[in-house]
Amino acid sequence: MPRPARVSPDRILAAAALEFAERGFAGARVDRIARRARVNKAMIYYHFKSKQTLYRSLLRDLFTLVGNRLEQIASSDRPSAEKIDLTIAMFADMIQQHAAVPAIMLREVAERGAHLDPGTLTALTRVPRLVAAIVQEGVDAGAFRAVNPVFAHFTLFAPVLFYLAGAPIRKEITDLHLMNLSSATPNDFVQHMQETARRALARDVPARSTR
Amino acid sequence: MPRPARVSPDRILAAAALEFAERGFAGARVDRIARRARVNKAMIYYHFKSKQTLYRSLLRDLFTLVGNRLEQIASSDRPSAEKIDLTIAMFADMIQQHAAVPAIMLREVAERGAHLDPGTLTALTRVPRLVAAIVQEGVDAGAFRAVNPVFAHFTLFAPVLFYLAGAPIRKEITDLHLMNLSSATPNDFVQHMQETARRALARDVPARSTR
DNA sequence: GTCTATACTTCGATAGAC
DNA sequence: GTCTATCGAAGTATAGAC
Repeated sequence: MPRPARVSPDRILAAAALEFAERGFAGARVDRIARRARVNKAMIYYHFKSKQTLYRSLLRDLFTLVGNRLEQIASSDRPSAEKIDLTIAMFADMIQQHAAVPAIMLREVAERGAHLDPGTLTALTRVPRLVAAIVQEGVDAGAFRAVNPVFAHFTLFAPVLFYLAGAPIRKEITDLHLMNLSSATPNDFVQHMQETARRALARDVPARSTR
Repeated sequence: MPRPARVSPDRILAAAALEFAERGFAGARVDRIARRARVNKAMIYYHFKSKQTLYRSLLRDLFTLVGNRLEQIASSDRPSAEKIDLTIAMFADMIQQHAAVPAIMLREVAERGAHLDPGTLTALTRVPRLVAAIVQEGVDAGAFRAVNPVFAHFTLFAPVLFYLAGAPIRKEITDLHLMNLSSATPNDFVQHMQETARRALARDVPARSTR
């Protein structure tokens, strides 16, 4: 097996992730991706058919990665509440490892999925499907209150995505002394979200003075 | 006062909101904005100096609008928990009225605030500042548990933004029969978020089996 | 204030040698 | 598999008449 064959495609994908995250699909420049990957621009068109094909390959790889890790958590035999904690932590960890993920996902939602083909959408859909399954399992077992599992998925993921993606803009606001938004660590926020999720999903009513 | 003078700039801003929301800053085409606003392209450069100036004017107007409505809520004499409910509902309503808002905000976060000048950032910062003030007030009054007010801001807003912005991509997933993500109404989600916020912020511990 | 015409630039993509 | 050179299409912005 000629092992080193994928060195070039892999470097291109890594460079593309950074470029697409920073500039979006329309703003990304194939020239820049080539420079960042230290390959010739023509090599990109040799390995991938077009800018769009490259983009789709990248997204499918990323979604598959998240889906695989989520599947491990979902199929484990831990209590539902713990699976939620693990899911939040996994997602935050994934973002630390692949810093390009949040920006790309934010952009793709804003783009209305314009660049996604059915194959990529299928890889993407595994994520809400698995999260919803974890939540539903907890509801069925009586551990969680009766929530819409899809709603729960958005409630858990969106803040993590948004908060971690927003670090640069928060830093700018902080540097301009408009407001101090940069004193907490990513891990602080993960813990906050785990606590929030626990309370939001818990079956028992929190306060009695609700009325 | 020559009142009708702003007809053209206003139409341009409205058209720009749609175009920037759909395509992002890099993907937006000044030609298309001109066509959508039914003005000549040169008029855009006459009223606004450049594509970037147009974009900034638009964002500043939008942020100011949200800030003003938020200020009304914050300065009212309602209980803190009710202010949170109103904030979530107001934000969702704002998005219904100005459908371009969520996509633009998602994109701008992903862009790391690349197109924002200090003036626009100042208008933007009013929003987290006011939300944090509402939360802090509730904490001080003993109505809320001791949460980081900035974290709370992200926990409340991000899901609404993300869910409403994600409607088109969810519809595509539903249409391809990959998963049914389109059965709920926006208002269902608002109520889910209000319930979630109430539980997440409530001072009393929900369950006793937390251990 | 409004329009036409166009200068200037950038970018995606390919041809073709090695 | 890798490189150089370049084509052709868009796109931002402006000049200048009305």
